[in-house]
Amino acid sequence: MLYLKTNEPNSFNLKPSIFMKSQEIRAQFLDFFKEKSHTIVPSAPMVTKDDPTLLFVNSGMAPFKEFFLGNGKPKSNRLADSQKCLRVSGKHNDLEEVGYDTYHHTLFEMLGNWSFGDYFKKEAISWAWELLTEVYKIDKDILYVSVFEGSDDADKLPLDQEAYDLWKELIPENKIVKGNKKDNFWEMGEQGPCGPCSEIHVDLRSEEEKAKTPGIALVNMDHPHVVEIWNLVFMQYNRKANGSLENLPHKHIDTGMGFERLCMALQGVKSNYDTDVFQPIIKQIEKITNTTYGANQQQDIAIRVIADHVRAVAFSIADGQLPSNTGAGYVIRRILRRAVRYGFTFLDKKEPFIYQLVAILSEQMGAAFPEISGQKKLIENVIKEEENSFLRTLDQGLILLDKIIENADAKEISGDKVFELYDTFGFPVDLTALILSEKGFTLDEKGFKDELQKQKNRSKAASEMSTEDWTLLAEEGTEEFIGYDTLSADVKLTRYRKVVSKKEGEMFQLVFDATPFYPEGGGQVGDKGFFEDSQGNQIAILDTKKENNVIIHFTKKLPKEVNDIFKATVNEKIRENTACNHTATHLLHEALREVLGIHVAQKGSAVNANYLRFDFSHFSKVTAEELKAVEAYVNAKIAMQLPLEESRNVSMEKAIADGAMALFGEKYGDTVRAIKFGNSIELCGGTHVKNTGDIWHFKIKSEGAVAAGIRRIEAITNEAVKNFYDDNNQALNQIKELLNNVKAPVKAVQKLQDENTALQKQIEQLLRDKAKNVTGEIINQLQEINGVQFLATKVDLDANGIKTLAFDLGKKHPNLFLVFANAPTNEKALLTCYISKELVNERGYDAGKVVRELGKFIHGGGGGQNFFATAGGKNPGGIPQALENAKEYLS
RNA sequence: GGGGAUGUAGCUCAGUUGGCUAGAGCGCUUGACUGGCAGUCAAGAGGUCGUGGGUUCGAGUCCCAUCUUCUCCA
Repeated sequence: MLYLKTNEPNSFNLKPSIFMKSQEIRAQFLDFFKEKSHTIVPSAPMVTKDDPTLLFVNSGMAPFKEFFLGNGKPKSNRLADSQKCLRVSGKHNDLEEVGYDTYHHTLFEMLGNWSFGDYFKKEAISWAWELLTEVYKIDKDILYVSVFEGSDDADKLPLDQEAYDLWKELIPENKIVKGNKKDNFWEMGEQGPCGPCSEIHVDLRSEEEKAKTPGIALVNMDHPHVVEIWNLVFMQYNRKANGSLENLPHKHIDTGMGFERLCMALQGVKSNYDTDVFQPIIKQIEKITNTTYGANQQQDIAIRVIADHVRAVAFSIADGQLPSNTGAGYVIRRILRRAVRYGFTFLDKKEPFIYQLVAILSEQMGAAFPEISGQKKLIENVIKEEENSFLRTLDQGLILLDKIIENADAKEISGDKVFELYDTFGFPVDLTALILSEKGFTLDEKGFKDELQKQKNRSKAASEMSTEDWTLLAEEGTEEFIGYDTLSADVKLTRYRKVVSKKEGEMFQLVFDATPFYPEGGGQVGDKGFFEDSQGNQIAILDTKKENNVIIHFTKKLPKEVNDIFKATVNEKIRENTACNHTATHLLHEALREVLGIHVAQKGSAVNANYLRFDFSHFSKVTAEELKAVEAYVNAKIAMQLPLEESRNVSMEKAIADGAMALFGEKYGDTVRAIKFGNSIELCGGTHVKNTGDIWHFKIKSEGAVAAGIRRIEAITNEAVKNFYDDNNQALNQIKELLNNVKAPVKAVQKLQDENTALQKQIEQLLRDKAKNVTGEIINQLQEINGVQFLATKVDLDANGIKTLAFDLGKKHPNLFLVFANAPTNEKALLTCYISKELVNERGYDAGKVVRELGKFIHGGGGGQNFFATAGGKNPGGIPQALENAKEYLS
């Protein structure tokens, strides 16, 4: 693996007078494009919500995908931003490699300027050049650019002459590289907008190195100091489903400049980690772990890993994505655990410490990203708890590994053992390898990889899904949501496709020109219902979801005539109950802030027809009194019969000024919908009741923790409350009835319980006494045959009693050979045989054999150990015979 | 979404192919020794074996369902 010394003195020709702080660099970028009439937008949340193909925003354009796909319009056709991105997989971004070099990251910022059908190559190129050379004052001599060379394949694309000619005006031709399709043609996916791109590279090497190899030879060669800093994408084609290209009616610009790399170039350092983006964090790591960055190669890697990962984890928690065991949350957990692991092994930190870096991060990034500074305490708590839990996992794993080593019969530990340790107990395999090698063992790497592959195949097979192409029926227009005003409408089908998954089987996804169906979002479930063709045939709509800003209806079949006009109708009952729960959620949010304090912020919510769930930040258990107060507050608001005041399409600024709460991690459009009930104002796309009176009543069912500093309340409203009280009431009435309608059922039950324990003790005592009596009788009946104390008799005890009796006798008398029989019912008979151990050992008696053979008389079978065995059967009439024959076994 | 593991005394855990009357350590209670404490010894209390079904003469153990917690993969 490539390793670079990162502390070399600055040795390349940047003007040293201009040391620019990263914050200034970011600000200048945005200011520059603001002057060029761009609207500056904040970074979208990193966690994606309505794109099933993507867990995290992984490039600057991801949040704008819907605009490029034509599913919506941006508020301005010129935008600029700094977008936080997260990459943990892909060819050049394997999580396991971050930290080993000086320029790959999980979280990074992408500076971008955007044109949606507005300016094109000329402006994009000249502005990029102007910003780099005149504002940032990068020496023109160390810059190189690339243009698309064209392709000979099926696409038959020409050289991007337009871009070449534009660059020729700005830079000598010997600094323009012609790049192939892999480097210089950008596609969003299998289908959709795409086009050639032009990259700007910067050569940061020393003069000696430059003298040895010309920079142009190193462009796109993965050299750590000849790096691409900016990619200008010219979207001019549309890739169709059949693979062919067509010209786009409107051409777009999509650019992305790696912020950390830019800082490296401008600050005259040779590693992203030496910029002021990372240095404060690294300093703090040095302080906490008592190490020095640059002194030891392995420790340097660990420090870079931690510095990088804490940013990724903190930002995603700030965006509402907590570490968890599935989906995006699991990615975050893995990142954090990797950091803990490096700290554990190479920096010798056996207790939580990464959370202590959040303060520095917040100080440094808080101005540009208020979601970090605003939630500092929460982020610290969550990280600390997660660190603790992983350290516990490591502790357990160490114990298990010790056991494996102890029981090892060879110097190589098998792959499946190591895999079990990893898969079931979460113990990292690299740590296993390290410990094994320290103790002189090796591990079967191939066996481990095979097991891992098997597991991957299993998962893949289970989640396999095939998606067919869309069948388009009408020109694509924006699908309108009309479900705020109506639950039923005449609609036309605009496109549909078939999806097949293992779990759901064959399903169809339908898109209409307009729809009253609410798509899952904002915690609220998607509507269910049906649509009906002109012949009156109905097809059920099972769910509604949003994907890249398109509302998709899920059905099991297609209509006979797809071009018909359909009547789409939402299930009213479900929608009403859901609306009650959604409005109640808003009131609950308000009540919590009122009762617990304004630190309470929504961290998640789920609203469906049956109940509502609300997660929020709060650092201690909500007491019973507080819950009561919250419930009372919400019910007071319901009693006040507050009307819904809805404002659609208000500007974000106005809504905030009116007191609406915006949530971290939520992506808002340019105009928003504000929902007001009394003092509760929230930005919300969900469906609500017309008046809080419709909710009828609100009842909290449970309160608990979901993570460090995050609590969860589950509650019900309306009919569910009635049912809840009805059920409780019925149960209570039944209890009362059973107790002959006592006035104080609780006391009565308490008394019953006390009596029950007392009675149980009495029974035990009686049984003991009875057994004692029986014991006495039995001792008298023992006959001595051949030195064996023998008895075969029927006793009036249950199976347990007989067992106790036999063992009691066994303790007091030697040389016993006992066969007991009893008949608990008319259809059941039981034989028990007890033989003292000394007899078993000396004479080879076998109680199991005795009961098996005697069992035949009672039409049954059994077994046990050689000194105690039981058999059961269906024929109590055979008991006397069985007892008579018992003697036979004494010989 | 798929797989693996886990649930037994207040806590940490044992419990073989179903079969000694469910155990150990720590903790708790009581008593003894010591001038008192620490300590040692002795006795004792404490268990719906996650829940609900099933198979069996017999289930902590096997089967099915379900829940909790942990963990890996997608």
